Amino acid sequence: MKKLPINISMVAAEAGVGVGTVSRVLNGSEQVSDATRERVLCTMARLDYRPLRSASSLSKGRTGAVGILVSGITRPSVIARLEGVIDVLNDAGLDAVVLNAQNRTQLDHHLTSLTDQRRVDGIIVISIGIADERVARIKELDIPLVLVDNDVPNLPRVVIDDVEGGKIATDHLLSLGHRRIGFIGDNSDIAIGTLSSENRYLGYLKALGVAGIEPDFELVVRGPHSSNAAVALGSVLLELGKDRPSAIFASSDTMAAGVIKALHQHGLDVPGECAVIGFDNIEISSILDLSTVRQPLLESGTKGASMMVALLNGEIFEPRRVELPLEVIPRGSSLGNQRKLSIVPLGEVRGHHGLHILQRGG
Amino acid sequence: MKKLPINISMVAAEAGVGVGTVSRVLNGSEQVSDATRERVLCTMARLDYRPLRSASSLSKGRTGAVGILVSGITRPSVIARLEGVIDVLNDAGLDAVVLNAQNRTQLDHHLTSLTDQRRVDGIIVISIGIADERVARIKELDIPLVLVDNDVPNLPRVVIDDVEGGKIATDHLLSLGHRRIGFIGDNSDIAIGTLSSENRYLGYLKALGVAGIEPDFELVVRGPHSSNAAVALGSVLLELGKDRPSAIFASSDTMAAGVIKALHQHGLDVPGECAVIGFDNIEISSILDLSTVRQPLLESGTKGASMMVALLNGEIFEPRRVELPLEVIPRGSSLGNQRKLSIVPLGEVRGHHGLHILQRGG
DNA sequence: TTTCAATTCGGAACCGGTTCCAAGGCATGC
DNA sequence: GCATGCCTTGGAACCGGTTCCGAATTGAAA
Repeated sequence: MKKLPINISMVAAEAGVGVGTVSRVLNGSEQVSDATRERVLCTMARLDYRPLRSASSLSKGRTGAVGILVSGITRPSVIARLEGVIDVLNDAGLDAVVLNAQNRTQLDHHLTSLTDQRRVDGIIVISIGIADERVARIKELDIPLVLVDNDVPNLPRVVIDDVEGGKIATDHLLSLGHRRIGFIGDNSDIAIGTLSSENRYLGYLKALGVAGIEPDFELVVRGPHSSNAAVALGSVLLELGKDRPSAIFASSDTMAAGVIKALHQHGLDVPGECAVIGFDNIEISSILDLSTVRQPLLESGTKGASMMVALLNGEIFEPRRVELPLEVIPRGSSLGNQRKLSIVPLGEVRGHHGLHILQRGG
Repeated sequence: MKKLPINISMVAAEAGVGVGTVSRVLNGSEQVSDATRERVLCTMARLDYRPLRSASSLSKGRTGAVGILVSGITRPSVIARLEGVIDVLNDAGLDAVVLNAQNRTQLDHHLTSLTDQRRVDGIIVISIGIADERVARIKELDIPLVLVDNDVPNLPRVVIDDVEGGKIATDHLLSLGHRRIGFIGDNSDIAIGTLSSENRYLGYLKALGVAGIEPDFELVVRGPHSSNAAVALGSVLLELGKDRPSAIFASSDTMAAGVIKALHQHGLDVPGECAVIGFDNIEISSILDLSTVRQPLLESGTKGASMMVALLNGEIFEPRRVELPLEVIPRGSSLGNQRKLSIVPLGEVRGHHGLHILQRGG
């Protein structure tokens, strides 16, 4: 006794109405009398009717899905953004189709697949640089496109001012009296990322310039975007001996974590012998007591997804640029350890997180 | 001059063949002559034809999408699993539709939405406990279901032995001579998670029992699953004065990170005055030099997704359970700092990560 | 030349909702 | 009593691929 799938015409027949009426009930149309609506809803429940999404998609000409393209999904900053995007899309009743590209080949493949199979109504690209011809192709096909963390003109996008971010990070170190400040960044060009790191570097140079400090290019190193790579990169700076920097600006917290490890490995005190500031304010930053530049990661996702929802509803007609604010979060890695010794009061945590401590009775 | 969307019959007409033939070409059918296939492919390219996924879905009765249900997507262990799932699904040409549930209400809503709109061909649930009636419902509807990190009998699932994991973690501390060992876990019941933490706790008790140590329930605390909460939880144990533990097992690396911070705040040496071991081996573990129990997170995702792909292809007919291996990774937080002072050779990193150091010339 | 099978192909029916148009029912106004 | 208009409803046409059946073509065997 295999149950046959119920379709709309069975419901219509069973409820003694036309298929059009059932469809109108499904879509919450106003032009159905309350009595009829009630009867149809009852019948649907009784038959355990479940409408088929793809049939609806075909008729409506919309898939109800949005493609989200990310690269290196495990990066904390990417995830925070992704979370924001997914939450907004889910709330809007849209499917969040996530594609993870490890390299440029895969990126191209995913983009082609998204555009050429018409699987999604729109595309959100997170922290990835896209080739111009790809953008042109998507525009030509009239597929709404939103960029998160990539400042490409003439496209709807959510960005931060990376140059300014790099400047205020460096300014923070300068304000603490540092004059030899190192920079550790990632190779934006090698990966398929954006120019974030490079722009933060520009901000670093700018801050130095304003302060009247000649940049020492011996203090600038770049490598892959990972904590482990940053350990080695940090060591390069630290092994300069008496010429080593008194402070280091890492272009992301992930790399800053590696720098801190390198400092520990060299037996150097943070920030006594070398201060550190990162960028992003991800979860580990507070654990590592790492000074950083906060950017609203979650919000970049929610804003980007909201723009997409608006675009799909035809609410926005011209490209719009949203810039989110930045803020230096000073912590122990630059200020010193007066904070390290302060203990978070238990009561406070209990209040914020609903902490409860269970002591198992024997 | 708005381009009308091209459909299959236009291609057929233009190529001088029937729609059936075009469809066969699209699906790589064998029963098309090479000459005809070539002609059709040319026509498709010339017209820039892009088949509509939803039309195909409707005809084939399959959506080509898999729903992935996660909770707390930002947790590093969840992401690693998610990455594995997404990669395998993408490779198989399936859409990965990600749903993030923050609480039980949202979880129920997402599950209902997935099953009752027939949006996906199968559902993968990551690190979430699901109510029995939900599982029954999904089974009744014949929707393939795979669990990752949740050991529910009679369902295809990828798991680890959490009890054993808790035991080997505790054994590691015991082998180093520790006798007063604290346990810090999370409230699995309050969140919508699985029983992982609780089972690791059982392993902890088991190890103590085998070692002939009476468990001291004063050394057992639980709270929300976050680093910040773990700081406060750790403080509870550390403020026991002379009764404080000489070692702490935290049921996840995220919480272990908080414990280490608490130790620093109390000015206690790790592992001299208190050793720490965590669980998962996420990225920050190596940065923090944190001893841990490695579980194959990425692999749990790839295995689970592979099972789903097999199920959708009708290759597996009976529930199957895959258990992944565990392994203690001893690091500085339990062994001591003989490792801390060893510096990772630069050459090694260069070899593994393609590190290159760029010194900008002026 | 005829027979038979294999290969290739055309096209109608179909998947299951959506939408538009026509029509029925009912109340109101003159 | 009839015209008018609004609300509600039924159902055909349609969205664009897929699949199955029948037919045409080809080649080999008889």
